[in-house]
Amino acid sequence: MNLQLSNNEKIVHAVLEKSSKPLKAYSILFEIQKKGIKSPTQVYRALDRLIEIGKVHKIKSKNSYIACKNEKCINKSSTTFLICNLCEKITEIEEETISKHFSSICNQLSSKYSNHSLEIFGTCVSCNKNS
Amino acid sequence: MNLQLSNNEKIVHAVLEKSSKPLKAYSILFEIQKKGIKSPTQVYRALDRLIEIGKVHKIKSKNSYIACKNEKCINKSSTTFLICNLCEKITEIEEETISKHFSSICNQLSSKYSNHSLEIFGTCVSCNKNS
DNA sequence: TGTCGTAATGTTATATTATTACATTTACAT
DNA sequence: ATGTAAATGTAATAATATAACATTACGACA
Repeated sequence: MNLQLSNNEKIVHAVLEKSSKPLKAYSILFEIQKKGIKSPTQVYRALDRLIEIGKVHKIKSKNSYIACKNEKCINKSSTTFLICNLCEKITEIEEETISKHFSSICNQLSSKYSNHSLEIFGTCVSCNKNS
Repeated sequence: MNLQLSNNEKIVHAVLEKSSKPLKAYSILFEIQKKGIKSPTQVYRALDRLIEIGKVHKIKSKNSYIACKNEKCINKSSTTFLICNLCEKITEIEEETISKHFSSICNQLSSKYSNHSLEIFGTCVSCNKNS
């Protein structure tokens, strides 16, 4: 797979990397209008590609997007996130045992595991301290 | 919690119960326009309430909704689904050990588990047979 | 029986998220 | 310089969801 990023893809990825929170597509668009990107199509195109190559993940419960911190992320089609209810902080979890666990659940039901999307909600360390 | 359904809630719930596949909000709307429901607001209101009391779940990866088959469903805020990539069949999983597993993952990260949304994709028994 | 208050419903408009279709430009191999 | 594939640009619109406010239904109870 070609991992070279096009110009627009770099721009979108950079915005996501700088952000500590997941961003919505239209927030990204707003952010980068000064860079000449004018339409949602351009943003969604870049997002699609970035997701495809695993550099960005979508947080489905929020219709939002985050850059993957892990250079060697294996979570292309499968994603596992811990999401703080209070501060929105997202932690990506890469635990091989999780996929294995789900795979075995599938087996029990005579299904064949392919991939998953898991979003665990709770409160993070710092939010717990401050309350 | 009051579990009585209002008229509109009953209508929406009935449509979902009859369906073998998850339905989109606007498909539901289309279905029930003959019953006098005319606007998305009415559908979304009913869906919100039904979700709140656990009689309906949202499939986030599909922006779709299904009726919960289990009379005593415990999955109000947390949901776990097995989704067939081929036929779209949805199986709801109610495994207490799953929540416990996630709870322990949270503990390891000093977070406090609250609830989760898990969608496992794969191919179901019958689709496996037919291929 | 009236009337008060609340829950449910109805209505219109609009916000938000995402895609389609097609035109133009860029980059690069030959 | 020219063909061609990838990338980008542009306009329109589809699909999903919510906000704001008006009206109606209905039970409690004076």
